[in-house]
Amino acid sequence: MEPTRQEVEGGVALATAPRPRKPSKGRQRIEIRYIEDKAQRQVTFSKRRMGIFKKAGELSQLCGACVAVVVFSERGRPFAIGAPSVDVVLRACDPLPGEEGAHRALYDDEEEDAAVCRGLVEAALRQAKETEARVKAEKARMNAIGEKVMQAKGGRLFWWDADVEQLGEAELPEFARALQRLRDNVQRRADHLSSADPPPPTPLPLQ
Amino acid sequence: MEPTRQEVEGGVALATAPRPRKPSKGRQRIEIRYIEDKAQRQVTFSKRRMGIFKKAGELSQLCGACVAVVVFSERGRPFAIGAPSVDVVLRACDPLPGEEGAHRALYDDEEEDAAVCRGLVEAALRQAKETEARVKAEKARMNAIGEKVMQAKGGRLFWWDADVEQLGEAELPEFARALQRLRDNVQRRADHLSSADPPPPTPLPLQ
DNA sequence: GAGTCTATTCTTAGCTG
DNA sequence: ACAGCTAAGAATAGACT
Repeated sequence: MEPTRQEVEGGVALATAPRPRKPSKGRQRIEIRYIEDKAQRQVTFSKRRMGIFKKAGELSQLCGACVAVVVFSERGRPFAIGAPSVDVVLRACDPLPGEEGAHRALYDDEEEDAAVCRGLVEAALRQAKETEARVKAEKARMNAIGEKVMQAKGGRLFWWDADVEQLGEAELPEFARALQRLRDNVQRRADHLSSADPPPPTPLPLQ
Repeated sequence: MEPTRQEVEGGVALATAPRPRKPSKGRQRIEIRYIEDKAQRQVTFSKRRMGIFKKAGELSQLCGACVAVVVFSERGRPFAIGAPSVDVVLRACDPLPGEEGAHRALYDDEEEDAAVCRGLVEAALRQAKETEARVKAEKARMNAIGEKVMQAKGGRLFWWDADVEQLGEAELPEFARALQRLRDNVQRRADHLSSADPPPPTPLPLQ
C-alpha cells in the first residue's frame, strides 16, 4: 500500500489546507433490523449482495459445492446466480411433449402462498430483462478493474454471469414448462420415497 | 514463526503447567482454489456455509429482500434456505426431467450436465427430511446460546426455519401442488407481459 | 464431526468525491 | 447512485477438545 497523499509534510502545514483529513469512523456496529432510510438501504443492499456473491463463489470453489443464490430486491431487481447450471438445465429440459396443453385450474384458496409466489414471480420475470443489462454493465466494470475478481478465468468462469444473461422474455414459456416438469418430478419422487426406498442411509449426525 | 510450545520464561516452570498456552496462528490467508484435503474441505464447507446463511439472513432483514440460497455439498447433501421460497431457487436450478419413466433421449451425450442435475435433484429431495432434524438441532443450539442470533424474534422469525421445517415427507405432495400453482402464474404472467403491459417502467440507470 | 478459542484476514459502515 | 477510502466489526484458518 502506498499512502495516497499523507505523510508528506514534516511539520509545516500548507496554507491551502490540502487535506482536512478524513477521520472515518470506520465500521460501526449496526443492528440487523430493517433499514428505514431508503438510500442507506440501497447502499447496504448493493454492498452486501456483492459480499454474498463473493462468498458463494468462494464456497463453490473451495469445496467443490454447487451453490445457488437468488437475491430479490424489494423492487424486484435482484440477481440470480446459479450453480453450474441455471440455464443449462432449463435448456436441457426443453422439449418434453404433452406438457403444455394439459394444465387445468389447480390454484385453490391459498391466497397467501399465491401472493408470495406472485411477488417472486414478478421479480423473477423482471429480472429476466433487467439482469441482462445489469450483468453486462457489471461485467464491463469487472473487465475494467482487471482480473482482481476474475480469479476463475483459468478454469470455469464464474457461473453467475454465464446463465442469467440468457433469461430473456422469449424463454419464459420454456421456463413455465420446466416448472411443470419439475412439479411432476417432485410428485413422483415423493411417491417413491413414501413407498419404500431411501437410496442413501441419510446419515444424521445431529441428535 | 515461533516455537509451538516453549517459552518457559522466568527460568522456573511450574510442575503442573496449568496452561501451556494456545499459540493459535490465527486466521491465515488461503487461496480460493479447491481444497484437496477432504477433512479440511469439510470443515471449511461447514463454516462457510453457516457464514453465508447468516449473511443471507442479514441481507434479507436489513434490506427487506428475498434471498434464497441453496448449497449442495459434493456428496449431494446440502442446505437450502429460502426467503419465502426455497422452491423458487430449486426451480431455477430445475434438475432432471422425468428420470424414471418418461425420459427418452434427453441426456444422451451430455452426461456431465445430467449428472450434475441429477445430483441436485436427489439432494433437494433428501433435504426435505434431513433439514427438518438439522434445523431443529440448530435452533436448539441457537436457543441455548440465547438471543444473540435471534434478533428477529420480535418481527418475523428467521425465514429459513419457517418453511424448511414444514418440508417433511408428508408435505411433498403439497409442495408439488404449489409448484403447479406457481407454474401457472408464471405462464399467465408471461402471457400478460408479452402482450402489452410492463407494470413498472423498468428504470435502468446502467448503460 | 462438531464446538471453542484466538490471531489474523475479510467485510463493510460511514464519508467523501 | 457509484467508486474510493478508512478503520472498526465480523468471519474464519488453524489448533485443540
